[in-house]
Amino acid sequence: MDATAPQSPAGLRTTPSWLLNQAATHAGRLISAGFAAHGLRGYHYRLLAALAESGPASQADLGRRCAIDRSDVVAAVNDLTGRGLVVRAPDPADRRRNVISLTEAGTAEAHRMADTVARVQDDLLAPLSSAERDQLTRLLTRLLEHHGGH
Amino acid sequence: MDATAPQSPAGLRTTPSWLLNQAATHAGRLISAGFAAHGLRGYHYRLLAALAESGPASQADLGRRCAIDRSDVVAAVNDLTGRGLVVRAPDPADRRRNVISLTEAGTAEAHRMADTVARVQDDLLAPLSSAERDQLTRLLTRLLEHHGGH
DNA sequence: CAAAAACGTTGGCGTTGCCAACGTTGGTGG
DNA sequence: CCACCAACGTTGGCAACGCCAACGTTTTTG
Repeated sequence: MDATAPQSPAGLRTTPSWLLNQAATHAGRLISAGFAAHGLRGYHYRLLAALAESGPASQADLGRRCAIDRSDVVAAVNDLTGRGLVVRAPDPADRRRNVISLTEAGTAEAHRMADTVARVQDDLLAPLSSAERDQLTRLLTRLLEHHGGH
Repeated sequence: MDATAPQSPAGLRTTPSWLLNQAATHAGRLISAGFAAHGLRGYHYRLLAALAESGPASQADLGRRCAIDRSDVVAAVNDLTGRGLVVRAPDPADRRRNVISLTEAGTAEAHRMADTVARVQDDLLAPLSSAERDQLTRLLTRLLEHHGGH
């Protein structure tokens, strides 16, 4: 036993924003570890997932949907094109835009990463029952919808 | 109406780790905005809160309790001493250690920041009933306790 | 047709979370 | 007692995210 074990201050331990921060940090560690096997990071997955779900899109559109700044989309798309997962082509209908499309390899990688993400969710939510997982999801969703739900 | 409004990909929108990340990011924005009025940041508050709650402690202890890396504690304590909120003194009982103590100004600032944090919680949890706030807190606490409970 | 807006791009900044290395000090086993 | 290992504070560095300002180009608005 270790009666002098360091404890988080109660003032933090019971603060929702602290709990959210810690839980998200932990989830981030799991996600990062999962993505490391793919040699990609969070930004890359968000973009691949958006493209897999809704088809080709402009960089600005992707940025809005994935909550990634325009400038960061540029870099992430550069990475993805470099890996042959995505193609960047000028939009003939609007020459300000680039149209980003998944390649076949990109589609496959998007699926593989989605599997990884699903496994991580199971890890993360292991201590919660199915009903509790739904509850957590609902509470967080309502929180986000309330705050400038986008 | 805006039928073409950009939507987060469903693959993200329904993923708990994504929801956690977004909620924590939002909470972080609110917290940062609140702390900006004090001219301090998250690390500083964690340390002040731990000191206010449990009294003087070594830097290593603070780091463990606040989940801050030793090297980051050094910098944050430097900032706090520079502002006269904290005092760093060698521990006569163990000359490896520094004992960090709150000054009077530090105690007062810790209280003020705690008030700020409390206000932010109300903002953050506005859409949830009291029972729902407890539920969210319990779910997150269980999640954290399960994963290397600390 | 002029002004405003959107787009992609470059370059930069700050916070948070890490890790490696070093010298110093304390504890432990031989 | 002494050699070894652990803990501490410190420096310096790195990666991921999130964000912002500015610029030139193109499109849309008034």
